[in-house]
Amino acid sequence: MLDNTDIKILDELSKNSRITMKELGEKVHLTGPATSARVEKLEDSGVIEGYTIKINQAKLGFNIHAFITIITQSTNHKPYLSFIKTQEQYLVSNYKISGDGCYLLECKFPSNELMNQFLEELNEHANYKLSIVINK
Amino acid sequence: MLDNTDIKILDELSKNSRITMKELGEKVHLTGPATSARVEKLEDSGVIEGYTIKINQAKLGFNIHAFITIITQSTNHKPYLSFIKTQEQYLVSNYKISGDGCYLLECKFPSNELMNQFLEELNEHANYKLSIVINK
DNA sequence: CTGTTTGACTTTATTATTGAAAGGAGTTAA
DNA sequence: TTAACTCCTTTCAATAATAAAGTCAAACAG
Repeated sequence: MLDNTDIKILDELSKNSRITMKELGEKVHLTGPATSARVEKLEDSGVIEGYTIKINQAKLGFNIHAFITIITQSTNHKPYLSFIKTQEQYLVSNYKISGDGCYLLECKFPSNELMNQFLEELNEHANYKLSIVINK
Repeated sequence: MLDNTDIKILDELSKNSRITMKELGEKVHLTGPATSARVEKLEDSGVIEGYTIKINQAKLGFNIHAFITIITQSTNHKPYLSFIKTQEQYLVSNYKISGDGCYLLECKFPSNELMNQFLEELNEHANYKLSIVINK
């Protein structure tokens, strides 16, 4: 399905998705159009889901990076799920997990105050365990 | 520091980082060169850390998405840290955290067998708690 | 009040890239 | 052998990026 050239293309696009097809072609020993055709195939097959940027969230003021394990008491998760939908400004991701807890939230907060407020509102719907990221 | 136009630029680039500067300019009501200058400023200031792609890892065979909380018994973390450096093919991220555990690992595995093997080797250096992602 | 500087933008013109079309080489199957 | 297919290259027209010059308004010093 994917050969070494495709893997190399994915690798290079991961490092710099704004590279020109011509330049990417040079890295994988193909011409621009050939490279472009391969990239289009990777898009169509769904291997490449999209092109995006890495944003330094700390520079936008979101300095606190937290993982929150959610334990819902109730069997009805809807109140919890609709609550987190209202908190998209903080949420990076919400994962349903097996193991310890029901969900794992990855969040970024600009201050302890706003995190505290979030946690208080969260507590109306579920219990949680908080882990703060110190370093990556 | 950042005005609404910059925020809009970041938003559009997050959705599609391969958009042309001309097209991006139309979305924020600027010309191509003006947009390009703003993007360059965002790069220089470090707000934009890089351009990348979203890869569907499941299509590459990495179907198992796991979060692993690490609890090291020993105060010397070096053996653990050098072990995970050898496992980069599975590791998405390693976070040092406060709270429950010392580290949080985010990993992707192609099979239960390989995950099991990873966990057995991991267990030589640290205890862990495993959470498997069921849905995002 | 006037003149200067600065920053952010537009316009213009050159250069580079993209994308479409045509064609070649190698592989497979009837 | 021939036809169909895939994957690539070459060519060229359309488009975008980039550099340079010019415009405009705000801030500020004399």
